[in-house]
Amino acid sequence: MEMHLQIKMNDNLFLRDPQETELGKKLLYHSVLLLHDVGFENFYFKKLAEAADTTEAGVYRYFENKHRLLIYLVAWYWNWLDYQISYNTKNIRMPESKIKKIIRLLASPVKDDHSISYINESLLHQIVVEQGLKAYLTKQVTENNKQHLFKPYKDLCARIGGIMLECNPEFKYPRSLSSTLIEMAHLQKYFKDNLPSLTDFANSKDESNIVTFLEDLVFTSIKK
Amino acid sequence: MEMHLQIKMNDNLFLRDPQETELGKKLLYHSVLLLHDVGFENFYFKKLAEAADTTEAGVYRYFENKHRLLIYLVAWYWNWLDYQISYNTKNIRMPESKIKKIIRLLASPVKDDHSISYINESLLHQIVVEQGLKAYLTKQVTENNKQHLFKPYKDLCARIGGIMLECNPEFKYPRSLSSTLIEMAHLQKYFKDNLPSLTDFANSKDESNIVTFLEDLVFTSIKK
DNA sequence: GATTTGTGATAGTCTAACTATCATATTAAA
DNA sequence: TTTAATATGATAGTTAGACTATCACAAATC
Repeated sequence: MEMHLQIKMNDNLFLRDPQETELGKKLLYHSVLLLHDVGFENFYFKKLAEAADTTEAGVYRYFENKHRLLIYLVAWYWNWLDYQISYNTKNIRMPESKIKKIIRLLASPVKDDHSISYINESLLHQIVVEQGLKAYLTKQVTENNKQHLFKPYKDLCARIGGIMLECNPEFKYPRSLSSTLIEMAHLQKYFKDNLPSLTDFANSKDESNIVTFLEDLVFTSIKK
Repeated sequence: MEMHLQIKMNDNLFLRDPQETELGKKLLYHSVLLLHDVGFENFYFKKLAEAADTTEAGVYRYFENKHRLLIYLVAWYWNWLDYQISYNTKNIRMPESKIKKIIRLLASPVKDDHSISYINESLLHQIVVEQGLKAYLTKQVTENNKQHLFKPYKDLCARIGGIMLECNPEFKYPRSLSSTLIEMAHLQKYFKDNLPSLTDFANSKDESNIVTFLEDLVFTSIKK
């Protein structure tokens, strides 16, 4: 019996469920490639249609507009990462070790998970680093939030916050420190690659320094 | 003798210097109002032209496009804040107290500085909180950076990093902690107002909790 | 066999982004 | 005082991305 791992997505994110059809999966696949390649501002449904060998109207049957598609991909990523975290920390007892593992998952380059063929997780990770914030930083954020489009991010934040409280039940800022950790894992990586003087990692090759920085930041705060 | 305080801006940010002419100042003034009102995505040069009572072509004589204008305003804000910081910390000896002052300036609502009539600093602060990151998170970031468009941000980051080193010369991450502080002062405020479950400040009225959170974050890290 | 569903193909509207040109008023230089 | 440069207004026009509408057809489903 073949297993089909599929991430359950909020209905409001699409007009027609892209995970249900061949064309839909092809659209997701090429969305990731194209977004990664040209960036959100230069990403057009016409280009996507060409890449996926369909028509513009074909794309509009799945997604209302390109911003919704971005939110979809970002939400998909957070769902996927949440699963990766729960899978990779299942057998870890100490909450401190769990957090270390999470920091690594957040800040390190993603190893592709070939169980889902229509999403390149490694490229999607880079998309989230580079443009993920554009999913939230808009005037429609409240409206979108009411439709629960950001639930995967909030769930992840709550989960990590819960583990922080396991480390220290007295800690007063589990949610804020979690969102700080998540955003900074991405921003420090982005700065390191693009605006290195905003970091202390200008000359380092990999992300290990970012991991150390984040570990220091998180553990000194929790244990104060 | 009348004093004209003017912030020196990088030439690459504009086609014609808006601080030099009446129309230019009017454009800056209405850019801030309009951007704050409708957000970057719904901000068009045609709307701006109407607001400033000129034509679309008139706007294009000053700014290459709306993204450059956003970068201009964000850069202007960092320059202005840098001046505010240097002014407000001039008579403070202890580096710890300086940092506390800086955190307050970063995270608190801005009091309008009426010395410059064509920029509403309070609204501009909100624009930077809500859309400032869009100035950097683009595919042209490297190109823009080569033109030194982000220098004010980098200078501010270096200045705060320097004060952190005064607190503890052994501290290893002055730049990264500075950019973390700056970005988080803004993001925690944005989350508090728009996605409160990403913070621990859902029910607080003002920014005092954010200030306390940031102080804890920064000082426990520096002094470890 | 009838109906629903997914797709292709084509056509067309609307409007933001951007360029070009000419006239004119003001200011600065010669 | 004439000449030249500068800033603005007014108008017109191109391009292309965002989005809608319609019809035909194949496959799956009832």
